[in-house]
Amino acid sequence: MARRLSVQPDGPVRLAKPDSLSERIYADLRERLQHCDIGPDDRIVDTEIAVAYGTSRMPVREALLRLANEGYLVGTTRGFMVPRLSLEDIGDIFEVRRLLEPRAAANAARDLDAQTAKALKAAIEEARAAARADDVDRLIAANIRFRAAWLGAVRNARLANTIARFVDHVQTVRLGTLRDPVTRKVVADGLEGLYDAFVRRDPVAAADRMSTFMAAAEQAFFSVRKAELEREDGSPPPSSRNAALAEDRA
Amino acid sequence: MARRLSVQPDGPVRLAKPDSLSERIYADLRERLQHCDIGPDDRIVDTEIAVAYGTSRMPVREALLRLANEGYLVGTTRGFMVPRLSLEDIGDIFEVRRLLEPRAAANAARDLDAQTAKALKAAIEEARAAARADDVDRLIAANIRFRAAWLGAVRNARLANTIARFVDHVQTVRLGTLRDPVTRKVVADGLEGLYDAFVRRDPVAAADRMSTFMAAAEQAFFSVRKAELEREDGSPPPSSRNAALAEDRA
DNA sequence: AACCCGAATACCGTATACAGTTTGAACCGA
DNA sequence: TCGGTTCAAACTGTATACGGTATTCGGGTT
Repeated sequence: MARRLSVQPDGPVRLAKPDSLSERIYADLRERLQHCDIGPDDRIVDTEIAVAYGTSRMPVREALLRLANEGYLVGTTRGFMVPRLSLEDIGDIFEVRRLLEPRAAANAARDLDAQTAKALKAAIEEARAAARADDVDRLIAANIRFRAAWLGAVRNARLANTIARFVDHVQTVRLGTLRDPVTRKVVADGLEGLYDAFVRRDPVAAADRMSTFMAAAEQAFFSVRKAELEREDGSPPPSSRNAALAEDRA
Repeated sequence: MARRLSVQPDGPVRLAKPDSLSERIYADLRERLQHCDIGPDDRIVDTEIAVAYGTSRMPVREALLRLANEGYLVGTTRGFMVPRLSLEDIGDIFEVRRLLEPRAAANAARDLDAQTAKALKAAIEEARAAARADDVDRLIAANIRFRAAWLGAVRNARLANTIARFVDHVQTVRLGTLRDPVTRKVVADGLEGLYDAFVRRDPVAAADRMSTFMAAAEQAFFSVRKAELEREDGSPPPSSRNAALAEDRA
């Protein structure tokens, strides 16, 4: 129970004092990354951000290192950047998401409480309104809220956090996907189907719909990113960040 | 290919200069955590480690924060500790592992190259030797090598790293499990079965055997940890660190 | 005009310093 | 002997400082 409560508010791990400067800056930057307020073309340098927050480099540096460690940023020799995802990256991320999210959705459907149901309802209504208004930014925000809501019902915090992180990583591309009206329809339908399964507390349906939604999303992300890359035709960035993101274990 | 190469050596993300002090200290501490050289009873304080390495607090602090962020450590008000896993924690970790590892093993079996096969062979022979000699430490080391080897054949770096992290988290308990002769037999058999599937490059068998191995392992870990907790009878630590590890997303 | 080379610059990693806060313990009273 | 109070030590988080390195820009050469 204490666990559930602390899952609600926001960031991954509360490493130390929750109200420390590093924590606040981290949370702030992460939110901006989720909403694509910071894009792959912005150079991110600690000194710069430090003056913006009126602090020294250290807390900013800690926040940036943490974001880089979590895959939100990649470190270059000169500052940080939002990674430009290759098609392989997208495939990799979705391979993990396909494995995790259907099960997580089933768990959420099983354990859904009234409060979460309410949050889910608010999110889907916001999404509908945004769709009617053709407001992409608002649709993104509603999407984030919807996801946060159902992930909040997942009791397994490690599972939920892992999912959240990988979803965030493809967020950059999502902005592109939601510009396309067809994709927007796919997302809207997927959300409705999921919402239905959740409120009916039907784990099987939730898992199934998450699976199909997942497949559609991967397709959409993939083709949007492919078009983006082809528009840049040459091939300046596509492979560079691959090495930087490559990870390993002992 | 550049990707495969950089997957080989060791740590999660190369945030900056690969040979920086923070990196080295991080890698060093992580390895010691993997091998249970640092246990749940040790208090971990940056100043202390700093003098041991002959550096200032800063690089150590960065390494510790990173380990905490990855779940290897938990921050207390006074230094860091290795988390004492509750039974729920173990259940949570294995829920994720059950979802990811069978698929990853299948991929590894499909993509296995000669070099990895050799590493795998060396690891399993080491494990056999360790089992014959009843050398628990050596068996642990062989286990780690075996896992590192097959994970090295997983092309999807994000998948492989996620798995590696969660496996490491239950490492503390593994020391306890391998003390039990029955469990040792289970592990030995599981490893043999996996090895067989890998060298036959049979993805289906690899996935199946990983699934059954996973179930057996969870059972073993669970009962060992339960016995440990009951031996401590009262209930001083079991819930405390739960809150500290609780994570969330916005 | 293109290229190469060197100096200035920008940024990173680490060290040192300091203030705030928590912990543990000694000390005192019952 | 035990419980409460105060004080010192310990540890964290942030600031500032400094050396090293890589990048970039300007000047000189072919």
